[in-house]
Amino acid sequence: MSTPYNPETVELAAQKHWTDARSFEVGEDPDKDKYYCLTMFPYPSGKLHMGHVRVFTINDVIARYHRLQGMHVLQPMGWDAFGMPAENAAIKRGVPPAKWTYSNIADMRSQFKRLGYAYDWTREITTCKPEYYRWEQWLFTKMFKKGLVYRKNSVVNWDPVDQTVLANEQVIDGRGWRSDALVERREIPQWFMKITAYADELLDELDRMPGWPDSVKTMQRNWIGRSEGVELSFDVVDEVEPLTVYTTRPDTLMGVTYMAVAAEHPLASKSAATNPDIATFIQECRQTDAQEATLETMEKKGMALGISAIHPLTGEEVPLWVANFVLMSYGTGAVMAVPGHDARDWEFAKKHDLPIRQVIAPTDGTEIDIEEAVYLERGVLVNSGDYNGLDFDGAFNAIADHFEKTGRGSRKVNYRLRDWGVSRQRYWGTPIPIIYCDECDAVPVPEDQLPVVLPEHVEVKGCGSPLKDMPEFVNAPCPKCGKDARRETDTFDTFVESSWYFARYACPDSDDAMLDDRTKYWTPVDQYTGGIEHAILHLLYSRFFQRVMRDEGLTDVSEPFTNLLTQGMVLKDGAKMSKAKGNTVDPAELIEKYGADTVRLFMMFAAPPEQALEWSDEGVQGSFRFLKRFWSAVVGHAGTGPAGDVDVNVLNDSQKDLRRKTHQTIAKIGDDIGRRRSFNTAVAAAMELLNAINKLADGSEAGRAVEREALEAVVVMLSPMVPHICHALWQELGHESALIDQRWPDVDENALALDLVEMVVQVNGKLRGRISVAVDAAKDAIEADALADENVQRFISGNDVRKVIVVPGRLVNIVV
RNA sequence: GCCCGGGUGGCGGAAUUGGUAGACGCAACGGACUUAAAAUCCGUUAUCCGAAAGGGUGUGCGGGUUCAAGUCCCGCCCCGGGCACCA
Repeated sequence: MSTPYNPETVELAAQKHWTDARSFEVGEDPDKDKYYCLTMFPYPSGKLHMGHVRVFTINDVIARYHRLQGMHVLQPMGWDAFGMPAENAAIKRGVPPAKWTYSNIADMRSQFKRLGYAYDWTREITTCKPEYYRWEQWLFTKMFKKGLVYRKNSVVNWDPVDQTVLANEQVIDGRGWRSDALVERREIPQWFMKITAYADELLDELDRMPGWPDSVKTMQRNWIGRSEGVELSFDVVDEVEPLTVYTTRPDTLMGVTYMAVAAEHPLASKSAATNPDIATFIQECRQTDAQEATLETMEKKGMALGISAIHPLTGEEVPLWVANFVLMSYGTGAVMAVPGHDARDWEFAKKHDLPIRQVIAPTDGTEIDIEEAVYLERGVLVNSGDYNGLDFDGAFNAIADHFEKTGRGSRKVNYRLRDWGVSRQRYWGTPIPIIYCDECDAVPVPEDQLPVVLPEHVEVKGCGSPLKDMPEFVNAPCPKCGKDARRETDTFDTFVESSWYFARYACPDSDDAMLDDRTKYWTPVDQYTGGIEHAILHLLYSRFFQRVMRDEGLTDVSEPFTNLLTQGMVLKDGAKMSKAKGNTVDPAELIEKYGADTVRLFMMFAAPPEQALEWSDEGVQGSFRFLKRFWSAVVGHAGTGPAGDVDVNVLNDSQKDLRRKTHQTIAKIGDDIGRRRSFNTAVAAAMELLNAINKLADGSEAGRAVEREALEAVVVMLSPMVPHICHALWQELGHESALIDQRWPDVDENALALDLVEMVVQVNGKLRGRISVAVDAAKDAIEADALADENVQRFISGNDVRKVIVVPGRLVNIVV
């Protein structure tokens, strides 16, 4: 009587073995090939959700696969512990954010352990601990000295009722989430990091990153948005200061029929002083949140200011407007408008009855009607005086030269990428290490006074940071002159913590440097796995920080992540699982019912990793059923005693077939996991092989030997996905040493050899028959066989055979 | 609005470099076992016509390239992710 599959017993025993043997704790071993395999660390929300299970399982499969390939694998885990949810919980329940966070971490850690991930827990990082964040404070002060950080005004969402700054997420339909008040744009001084100083490097290196998906690289390229254009100035009637604008289409300059400035622009304020309608309009423009999507989709509004600018080429006067879609903080706060050749300008001109002038014509001479449709292509200049007949490049250069000669403008490379604003007006984050002194202005906290520790015992009320009300935190002597001064109470954007944690895992306990020599061994990360939603911000900030650390002499590595896998979301009923929708599935319940292996297997089998995964309770049961079949197949086989080695000379055809299938499957699963990251097809291949083993049911000595070889291969190959059951079955097969220390099986090329191959015969591309031919058959012989097929004959009779295409080993297409 | 993905049976998906559309699994149906149910095992299953052999249609929609298109090109529709303070 064989033992039935009991997931809990099997899983706890396997986990105990790994813990006792410290299987996943790794040191630096220069004789071995290292493989650093990392997932984006989680925010400790307190409860594990299916998205976590998916991403961590994907990464665990890759980590365990590389270990089977003989590599020295590091897979660490930690906590992105600062952030808004802790403050929200504090407001709601009165628990201090630190206490809430630490208790969540403890809960989640034990849930992760139950899933059997191969983590080196000795390297755990928690970003809200001073030992961690002191080093980003340190780096910030270094950047300050290099001029890589600076302070300037920038816009925030201001809730006028709660008197507080809101995150974009807290703005719902333009209103504050708690107060329901209309949100306003407000400018306040904030700290910025000069990511634009690295824009070219961040852009150029994308061309040399074959391990990243093209989609992510394209998104980052577009985000950086390098453009070559001309910055030029328009004089303004009765003003001393000219208006400076940037354009990537200087060839359309003769088509400028109006200009627009931001509501906050000094020229707009000047008009508002004498015109109450304009004052009202400007006030309205402020009544919107600070999101780009809002700006791009809202109704484009504007008003004429009654001021004119002078066209720099024609001397003609063009009217100046104030518009809600121009922002003061981007570029110069002013734009030139070419309604004939810019979609937004065209619509705006139509709406406000502004003139539209065609200055570009299609190269092929086609006539267009500029009043009917905007023309966006590059073409030939018309209605442009001396520049008529020039193409884009000719006009660009001629006009740029003209401005450079007259000193009225110059060629300029521009980026869509803006510097990174890191100030947050929140409590639960890393304190920005700055002291404000009336004499010395903003002074960075000296190295020997770091870290600036965030007080953990506080009461969070919901309007503004509690730090502001703590004199023991705020009051500090100026590090330069010693006079009474005040600490910065803003904290860092939590993206700062996640921009360097991957390097710190190499040396989490280093207390005299941000990174030490161990980083040289482990970095860069070989495989990074995380959500596609981080394709731009987190990944770009991390690439930036890696370079800042490099230039600080902390590492030689420029790119932090060699290979990137972006996984899709977990959906239920077609929508993202969320508490609000009430469509969540609790992993803990499923683990209790079926075990961790079943949950892991379903996650890997249900969809390819990059795609969204539709949750299915039935599918989970199917995975459980497969594991039961797998268990009884191996236990059943082992129960009939040991099997000998395969003797290839005594195998009959069906034994040879199973052996071929075994070695085909070893090759396929290795390729699926190692190269394609196609875990769903890897599982399917293992299922097919198990089906074939069960079908053979051959009790002879040779049959049992072939079955044993196949079963051992399946146990090893499925172990990255379902490590616990495989650990137990490996023992069941009589092995003394643990599965975790095994190697991936080798493919026996001889077993793959085949005498006959089936080919498909098409007539005019339609399937009409199948023929079986020798693998090394000549083309002529294949052709003759194909033409001889009875059904094929029916379709070609009475027609001339015009052409025959033979694709070796695949098909024959007869064209009649 | 802009940038990036996706759309294939009743469902999740497979088809790796333009070469047999639907692997593997779920569900459903039929059968075996059972007093019965569950579990397990065997079989059928894109769709339409046909007793069968076989044939027609079919990868979101409309066009195109090719001996051959789920795959490449052009134009649409719908769904998802990101848009700089959710992480």
